[in-house]
Amino acid sequence: MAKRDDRARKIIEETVLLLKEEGSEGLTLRKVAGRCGITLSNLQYYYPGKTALLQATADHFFLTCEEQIRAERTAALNDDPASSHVFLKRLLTVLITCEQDEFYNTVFRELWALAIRDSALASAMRTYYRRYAAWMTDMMAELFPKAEAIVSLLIPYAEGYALVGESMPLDREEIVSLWYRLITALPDG
Amino acid sequence: MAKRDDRARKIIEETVLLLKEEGSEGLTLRKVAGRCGITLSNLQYYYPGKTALLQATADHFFLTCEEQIRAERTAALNDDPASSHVFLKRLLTVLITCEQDEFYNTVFRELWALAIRDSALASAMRTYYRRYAAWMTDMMAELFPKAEAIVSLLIPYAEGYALVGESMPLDREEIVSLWYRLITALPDG
DNA sequence: ACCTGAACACCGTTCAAGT
DNA sequence: ACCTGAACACCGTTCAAGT
Repeated sequence: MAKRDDRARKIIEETVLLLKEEGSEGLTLRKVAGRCGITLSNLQYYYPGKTALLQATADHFFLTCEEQIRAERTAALNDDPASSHVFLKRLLTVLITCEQDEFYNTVFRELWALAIRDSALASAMRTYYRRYAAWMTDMMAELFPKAEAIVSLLIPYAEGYALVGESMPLDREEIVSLWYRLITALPDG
Repeated sequence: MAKRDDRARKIIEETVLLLKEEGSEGLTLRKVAGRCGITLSNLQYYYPGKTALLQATADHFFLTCEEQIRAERTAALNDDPASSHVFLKRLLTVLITCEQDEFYNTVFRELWALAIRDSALASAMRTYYRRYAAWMTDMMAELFPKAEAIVSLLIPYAEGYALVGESMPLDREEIVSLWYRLITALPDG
């Protein structure tokens, strides 16, 4: 069963790479099979249909992202009592300028595109974002009041900014400092 | 040339209807041609490639949307000096609950999916959002200070909320009133 | 200028057949 | 349990040929 797992993992790995290189339009079962050195029908044995492959790919990708975000958090926060505000500014910059690896951004957009027509994949995406929001709420609650409000504002904004942000009248720096002022002033509202 | 225009318009019309009925995955040049009662090759004569057809479809769709938003604005605002705050709450509700026709929401998501791999279509989308943001900035500037900030916050948030909003800890009503308080308190920041 | 039909190289899925 | 090859019905694009 080690072989089974190895081959299944290799298929996911090549799917992510192909998604990065050619996008959702270029993602083809034959290409994935070819890169893995196996037959199209053999790939179909491990993932019976394109939907099954996409869902498994999204699952793997989401896990990787969550690990990376956790690492960033521990790197930013220290014993300094002022580090929570440093971290907030850092978090805003990361979310809004999408300076997280460009690779992840690309794959995420492709997954969104695929999820529109693949309701099982869309459901997996919803589950991920719910988990992501819950984790970020816990993290923010240790540092700021109204963590649920902050998360409910920031996560959708970050996703929307990736789509239409460059068409907005204010530039990135202005928006980051605007959000910083909004969030630190939140308890007054 | 009236015939040329009629046929070109009919093709766009059927493309939008097919996009609504079957989504981007079901959008096929053969199907569009069939619904128009013409040949695949004849459709290719009017729109030389799928990209050309999609861009023309997006152009037409954006114009229709802009007209609808203008109509909503004039309907909400009147001589009552308090109507600007009524309008703000109404605008937030429309943007965040996506109560704009569900049909438009579907088509927009399909166009986003298609734009990811079609850079010419993506460019048309950017142009539309820039025009949309400029128009909304003018509109808000008559009623509130910091119109550019409001627009730079609201438009990306609305787009992102359509994607991930249902996975957030706060529900729609809480988010709408949160945004209302944030925007009316903006001048203080 | 407008329209056609045939051919091209792809695609995801199915399935009987092998080990 | 794992893997194969052939066939299926699609897809967008091209192009020589008609009016």
